[in-house]
This record gives sequence, structure tokens and C-alpha cells, in this order.
Amino acid sequence: MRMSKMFGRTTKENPADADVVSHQLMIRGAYITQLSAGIYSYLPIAWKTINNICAIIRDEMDKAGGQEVHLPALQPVELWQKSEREAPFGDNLFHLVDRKDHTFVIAPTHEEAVTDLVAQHVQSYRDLPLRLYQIQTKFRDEPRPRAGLIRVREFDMKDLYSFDSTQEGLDAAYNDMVRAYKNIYSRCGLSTILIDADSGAIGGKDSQEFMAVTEIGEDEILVCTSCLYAANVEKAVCIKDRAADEPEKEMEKVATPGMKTIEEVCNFLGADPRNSYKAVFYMADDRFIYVVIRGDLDVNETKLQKVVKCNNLRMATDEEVRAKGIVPGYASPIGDVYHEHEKRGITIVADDSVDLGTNFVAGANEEGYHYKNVNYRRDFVADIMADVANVREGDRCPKCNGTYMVKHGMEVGHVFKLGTKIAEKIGANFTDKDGVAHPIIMGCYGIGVGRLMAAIIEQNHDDKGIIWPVSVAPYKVYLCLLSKDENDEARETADRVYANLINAGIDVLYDDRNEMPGVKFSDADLLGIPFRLTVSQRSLHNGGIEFKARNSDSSEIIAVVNAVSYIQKKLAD
RNA sequence: CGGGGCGUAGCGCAGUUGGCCAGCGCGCAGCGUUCGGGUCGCUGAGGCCGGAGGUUCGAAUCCUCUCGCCCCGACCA
Repeated sequence: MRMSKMFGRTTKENPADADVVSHQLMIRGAYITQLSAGIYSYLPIAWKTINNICAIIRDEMDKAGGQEVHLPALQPVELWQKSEREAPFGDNLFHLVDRKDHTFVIAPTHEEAVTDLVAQHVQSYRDLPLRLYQIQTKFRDEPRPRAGLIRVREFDMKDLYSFDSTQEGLDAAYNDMVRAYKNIYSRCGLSTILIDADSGAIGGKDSQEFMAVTEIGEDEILVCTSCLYAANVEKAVCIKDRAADEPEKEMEKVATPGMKTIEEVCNFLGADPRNSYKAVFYMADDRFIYVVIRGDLDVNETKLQKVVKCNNLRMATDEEVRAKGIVPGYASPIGDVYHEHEKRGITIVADDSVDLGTNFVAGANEEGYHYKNVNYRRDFVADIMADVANVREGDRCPKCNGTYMVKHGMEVGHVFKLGTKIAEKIGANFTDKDGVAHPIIMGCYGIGVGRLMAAIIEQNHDDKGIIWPVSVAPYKVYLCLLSKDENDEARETADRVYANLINAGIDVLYDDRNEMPGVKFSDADLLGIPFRLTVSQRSLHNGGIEFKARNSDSSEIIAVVNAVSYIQKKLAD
């Protein structure tokens, strides 16, 4: 490609809207241009990069037994009603109405479509296992797109779906995918960690995420410093210490005037926050949820949402709390509130920490008073008892008793064992050896391609620009001609080298523009092309062409006749 | 959806106690100059000042409404 003809102009200045490196560099390098919030166009150089990434993904998917298909993005809403996922996706689901007044969904993911497809073509266990994938555009009406390509509303995703007749088959597919994903990331020059994850709206049981560890990542990851076990904060569990464990004492009402926070009350009563109960109130869809958790812990809303099985979870307002006869700041699930909780429409959820200890401090459901010596089971029992606590840095790992540290990560892949949920809803069955029908056991595995590109930049750049790994670089060579003449030796040589590189099948970006050397070098660095060849009167005088790798400060002169073979050798390394 | 910020030329910005022709830098076009890390000079093109309504002799500037974008939070495979 001749730089003089390439569509897209680089800029010196950073766009005001971008504050994430990958976003800044992609805008400055004319890789992408924004059309609307979370909606971007890819310019030629970006699309070449994307295609290189996709080639790696396809190669690994094919090796792992995947067959590529292409499913519709436009899908009748009935399909989503059938799978009962229209509600869980909620406002994130784009809807549109056709000319006949029929509602369609613009697909945010393709479990429904692929399962419907498979239902029509798979009948027997002999047709399984099966692995289908595609690279296709997804549409999600994200409430807050951000950071360039990192969180967008329209994006390309590789999604593979596995179909098996046995649990072992699913396990094998899952393991194959994990292996394939590791290969993909390593071939793309991206370092990732695999962590336990919540499966969110997609559903399913086991689920893990591939995280690129980076400061700008949106996800909080807990990593055990001893055994290296890692999990998303939405999923992570920790060892909860028992609080002081004395024989149960008589409940005692004490005045705590004006003290509403755990800290104030515990300070006043000389109690350890671990020996207190905290009450937090939520609305789960239309249900009122009363969460009791030990005072030293915080509620993790993702865990809570899973436990109470709802689509929308939010904190209850003070008015909603009072309407249930609860006194904010002095609440506890004992006494009348407890005895009448069913009548008042209150669901009590207790974190399992409430039973780790005895004689807790809790609210008295009366302005200015608390109780001492409240005990689980004796004084109240929860409707639901579960782990809904947020794990924090310094907490202990349940696998090895080690200590957790917190990192931030960017989700670049997610693998799920879906099970039979979607197959049952859609009606995708197979017949076993005995002629009995069973739902097909599914798994799904996704990689966001644009986000992957952004992650690669996040991990591979310097203050001058991108430093592409050779495998994904849009061009492998930046051929830089420094010449003021139309017909001098430098230009003739550069033209010849350009032709030779093309003949050798090497992607080369030929900077034949009439620009200052500084402009060309800056663009070469900004665009991130791995190898730079500079042809000038000076280089020829010195014996040939200057070679410089993007990730190195040193350069060397190579003979003109050796240029192609030299590059080939570098590409092979 | 809550909080904050911003919409003026392709990009980055100034102008916002109302006042003649709306400015600067980058980029773009032309001429010259320069030529191994964003050279210098001259000339030029390019704006319904996000949109609608209002106040006023007069609005980029004041008021009302509205749309869009960014950041934090909520949310998120």
C-alpha cells in the first residue's frame, strides 16, 4: 500500500474525548472513527488488523473442530420469548418493528439462533458432538459505552457453540476451547489470565473469563498471591472468620442516640464490627429484599441478584424501607419485623456470615436504640441463607488460605458451560442409543474481536504509538522513502524494494509521500508497523537500506539486494 | 437512570459583563523554502457558533425547551 493513497489521515493532537491509550492511538492513527456513542467505523488499516486477528481465531477454531457458519443478526422476538431471555437482557436488547408491525430483535448474542438451527439439523447422538462458530456483529444497547473499542454497542464477536450428548463431551469441548483461546491470545501477543466468573444474563453453570490485566480494565479481579487462583469479584469467595464465640446471652436493648452507621454504633458500644449485623435493602424486580450481613462485610450485588433470581436489582429508597415498617439506621430482622415479614412482603436474605459468631449487635427497629446479643436461629431465621458478601483485598483464599490481591482486568473472552437450559426452551433434542430423546448439552465461547485489538494495543505501545506484534500487524514493513527528487536513486531503489516485498507476499506500507523525514518517522511509530526500512541518499551512501525494528532503538544498514530475505528472516523469528 | 463536564471550520481550542465583517493553532489548497525525528515564510479556501423557540434595535454570548458527546456511578457476556 502506498501511504500517499491510503485512506485516513493521522493527527498530532489527541482527541479531547479519548482518555484511554488504545482509544487515543487508534484515533490518532486513523484506525477508527466514531459515528455515535459506542459505534465506530474501522478504516482500512484497522480492518486489516482485525482480519489478521480473525485469521488467527479461525485457524484455532478450525483446529479445535469448529465449523464456521453465519447466523442472522435480525431475529423474531418470539425466539427470545421462547428462550425466556428477552426479560433478562432487558433494555440492552435492541428491538425494531418491521413494515408488517412485527417485532424483531437485533441479536446481542446467538444462542437462540444457533440452537434453533441445530434443532432442525440434529436428530441423533450420532450427529454429535458438533461445534459451530461465526464471527459476526452483535448489538447491545449498553447503558454506558466507554473507552473507544472497549465497551461498545455494535461489535464483532467470534462465538462458538458446542453441542454434546454427554457431560464428558461438554467438558472436552470446554477444555478444547480454553486451550484454543490460550493459543489465540499468545499468538496475538496478549497476556491474559483465566479467572472464575459469574455467567450473567447468558446463564449456565461453570463459566470463566480470560482477562487482560490492565489498569483501565472495568472488572475487579481477586488473585490469590499464594496459589494464583483468580476470580472476578462477582464470583469470588473467601474464608470468613468466626467472630467472637461466647455462649449466647440474653438480648439487651441499649440506647444509641443518633448513631446509624455500623462504625458509630460499634465504637459507642465498644464492639467489633464483626460482631454486628448490618441491614441493607433492595428491590429485586418488585420484591422487597432485606439483606442481613455481618457489619465488617459488604453486599455483592451480583451475588445477591443471582440468589434472589431477578432481572433488575436496585437499592430500596428510604420511603420504600419505611413503607415496610422498618426504621432506616436502626433496622434488624428481629421482633415484629421478623414475625410479620411474610405478611409485609419482605424476603430476608442472610449472608452466611451472620451465623459465624454469637451475641451480635443489631438494630432495635426503633429510632435511637440497638440490641446487644442477637443470635441467628434463636432470634431470626432467613428465608435465604447464602454467600452474598463482597471479597476484598487482604481476604483469604478458600483454596489455600493465602491472601487475595486486587487487580483490574479487561474481559477479552468468556467461556460457559451452558448445559441444557436453552436447548430445552428452544426444543433442541437428540435421540440416544435407546431411542430416548434428550436435550442437547451446550457450551458457548466468545471473543470480542475489536476489544481484543484494543487490549493488544493497551499491552503493546510506548509514548510514540502502537507496537504491533508481527502476527496481527496490518503491515509488516514500513518502507520509508526520504527523497526530494522525483527520479533519484533513493526513489528508484525504494520503488524496486517495494515491488520485491510485494512479490514476496509481504504486507508493506510504502511511505512515498512528499513529507519531512520527521513526519514519516512519527507516523511509522504511531501506526506501530513492526519493521521499518528507510531508503535515502544517506543510507545508500552508507551501503544500502536502514533497518529498524519498532520495538528497538538500534538500527542497521543492510544491502539492497538482501532486503527481502532479511525481512523474511525477521518475520520468521 | 443519578452526578459532573462539553457542543464554535476536518481536528484541538479562544471568544460567553450582549455590539460593527466570529478568531487562533494544526490540517487542507497554491507558491517559494527546507530535507534523517512533526522546517520556515507568503497567499487562499473552509463556519445556519448542535437544534427549536423566546427576550432585544441587535444574540455564539441572556432565558426556556430539546438533541448529541465525554467522564464518574448504577448497569454490563
